Amino acid sequence: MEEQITALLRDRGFKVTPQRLAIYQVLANSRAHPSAEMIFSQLQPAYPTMSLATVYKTVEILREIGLIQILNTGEDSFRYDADTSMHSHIRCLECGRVDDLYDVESAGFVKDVAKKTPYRLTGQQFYFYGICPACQDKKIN
Amino acid sequence: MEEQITALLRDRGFKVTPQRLAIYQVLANSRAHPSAEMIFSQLQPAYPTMSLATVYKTVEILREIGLIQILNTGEDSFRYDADTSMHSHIRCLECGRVDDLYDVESAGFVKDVAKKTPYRLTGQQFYFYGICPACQDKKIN
DNA sequence: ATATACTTAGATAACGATTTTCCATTACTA
DNA sequence: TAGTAATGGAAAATCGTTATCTAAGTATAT
Repeated sequence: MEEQITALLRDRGFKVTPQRLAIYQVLANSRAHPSAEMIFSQLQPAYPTMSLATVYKTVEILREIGLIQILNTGEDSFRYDADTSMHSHIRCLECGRVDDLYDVESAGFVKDVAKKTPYRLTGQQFYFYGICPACQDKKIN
Repeated sequence: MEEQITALLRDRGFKVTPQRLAIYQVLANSRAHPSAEMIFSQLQPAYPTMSLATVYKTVEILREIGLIQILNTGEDSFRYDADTSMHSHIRCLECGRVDDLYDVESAGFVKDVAKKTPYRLTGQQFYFYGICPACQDKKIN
């Protein structure tokens, strides 16, 4: 996996640096869809000199080479996802956590849109909103 | 129509002002999903003293009383839509215009998600991205 | 109509996420 | 290994949005 990102960066003319590898590792090992701030905090112990600007510059590069996707769930900040496969997301309006939605059937919906819109379709994002199980329990108590 | 918003504002304890009516009229008479800046510019001639702050305060009130919905298509700014019925949106990655997608079948998709997620669903937003017909033509030339 | 009480509009400053700038440092190439 | 172009980090800038403050407006009771 490490070799893949190394090769990808080099092929696209980007230099391979420890910071870039570290930021990608954080995303690749997380299901929490971290924001820039979260990535920054998580790397703080191991990379105390790294700045937020580096995080932002790096995620933009990672997106450009197709290793991650950028989510905009309507919060004040973006979130980053190393899983670039087509899948939907759901955000808890109570605690803000963002989860993946796998195994839901959207292909028919997308196909219908592609057929009916005069646009040339290049992508889509589906965001759901609700209350997560943990927050539902909290409310009862 | 004017009476409806007047009554709605008053019922909810908001005062009825010319600015609020004007901002709602702009949204009700547009299919372009204007941003705050666009609303502001459009009203500039008729309301030269109105400030952007008033636009933001007003759209928040309009959303609160259910007259408009707020869209986050992934641009740098929000867009506002006086059509609060459930429908998807598509944005041109070239020129930035945002169009409605009516008559597409999403009910099955939503139902499938509701069944499979442990969240209690409260809403969803579907955004499509692509190249609009006008920009497709531009590219050929 | 007029006074009163309360809300609002507008100007301005504040805010916070993101982006840019600049330069010392680093990664790659010959 | 030296040279060169790209990068990381610190700080400042940017920009959409929000909060603050006060004069002016709206609604209600006279």
